[in-house]
Amino acid sequence: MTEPRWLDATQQRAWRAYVDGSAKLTELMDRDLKTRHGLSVSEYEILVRLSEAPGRRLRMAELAEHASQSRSRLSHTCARLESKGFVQRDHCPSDKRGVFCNLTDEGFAKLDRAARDHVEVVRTYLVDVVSPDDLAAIGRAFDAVRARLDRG
Amino acid sequence: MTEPRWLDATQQRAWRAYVDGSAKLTELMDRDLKTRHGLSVSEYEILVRLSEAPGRRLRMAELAEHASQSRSRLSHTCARLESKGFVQRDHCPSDKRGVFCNLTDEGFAKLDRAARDHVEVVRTYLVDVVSPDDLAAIGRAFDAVRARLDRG
DNA sequence: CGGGAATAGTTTAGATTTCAACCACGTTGC
DNA sequence: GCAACGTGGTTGAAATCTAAACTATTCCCG
Repeated sequence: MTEPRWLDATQQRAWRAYVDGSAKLTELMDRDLKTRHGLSVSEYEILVRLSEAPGRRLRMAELAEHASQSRSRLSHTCARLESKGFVQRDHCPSDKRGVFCNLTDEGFAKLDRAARDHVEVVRTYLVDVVSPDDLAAIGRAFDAVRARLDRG
Repeated sequence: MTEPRWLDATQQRAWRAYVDGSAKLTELMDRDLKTRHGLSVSEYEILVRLSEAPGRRLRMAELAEHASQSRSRLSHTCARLESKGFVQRDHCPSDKRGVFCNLTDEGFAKLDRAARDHVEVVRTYLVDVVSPDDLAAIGRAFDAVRARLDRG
């Protein structure tokens, strides 16, 4: 086995800062959304994606892709969101296997309230503490990561 | 209630790219570590932090902080890692409430093997697809996030 | 010293997530 | 047509994670 190409000290520090900082940031946002609105980050994410979709509806597979969740997980989570009245699923007429997930008015209202608080957290702990250039760099970087992931 | 300070289009794009890209990146790393080495990312993280600690041992509370996990979760995960022989817990003589978590030789060997593959993934999907400047920006940015989180 | 508050860690129960199996429908090719 | 395979989505059981309660010890302060 050949020696792996370890990261150099600079790369290592950056990687670690990211791993650590992003984990703690996500944890904070999760707790904040949960205590103030009773939503987990992944539930919130589902509502966001639906709210942006045309007609506020999306096929389950697309929603899974947009929300970065497995289909199985999405099924379970949507079942919960549905029982709370925030989404509503129905069959796709053109493909009888398919299911549309619709954001209800109640779900949209819930999202609207949650988003107002959430954006404040995103600002306070990320946007406002990072220079515009560095934020732009993050955007570029993770766009590149996504593009790379979309290939093999 | 006053109108929230929404993100502008540029900030929004950067934030979204990060949320999406980092979620998918973590998921990939988790699956990779799991299939190739039977370790989740959070188990891996625990082994990493222990390996870097003096004497390859850390108090549970410190380990929880370093690995960005709740104490409860750490207890459960360490129990599992202990049953697999990768760590070994014992009591702290100076503080009888305390517990040291030790990395075993077997755990170190496991980590060593996993890290060789893991670094390759980190390179392939992040370090190698991002410019050095952008990587440095990520480091700066998340250092700032950590610093902000450490205050209230 | 003694009692209350804080800290370290574990445990239990309940919620969520993963994994594999599964059903239903659609697509392809013969 | 129809058999084999692929896709869309759900389900149930097992693994993991969270939240709250609990034990044990230490700290603080009168």
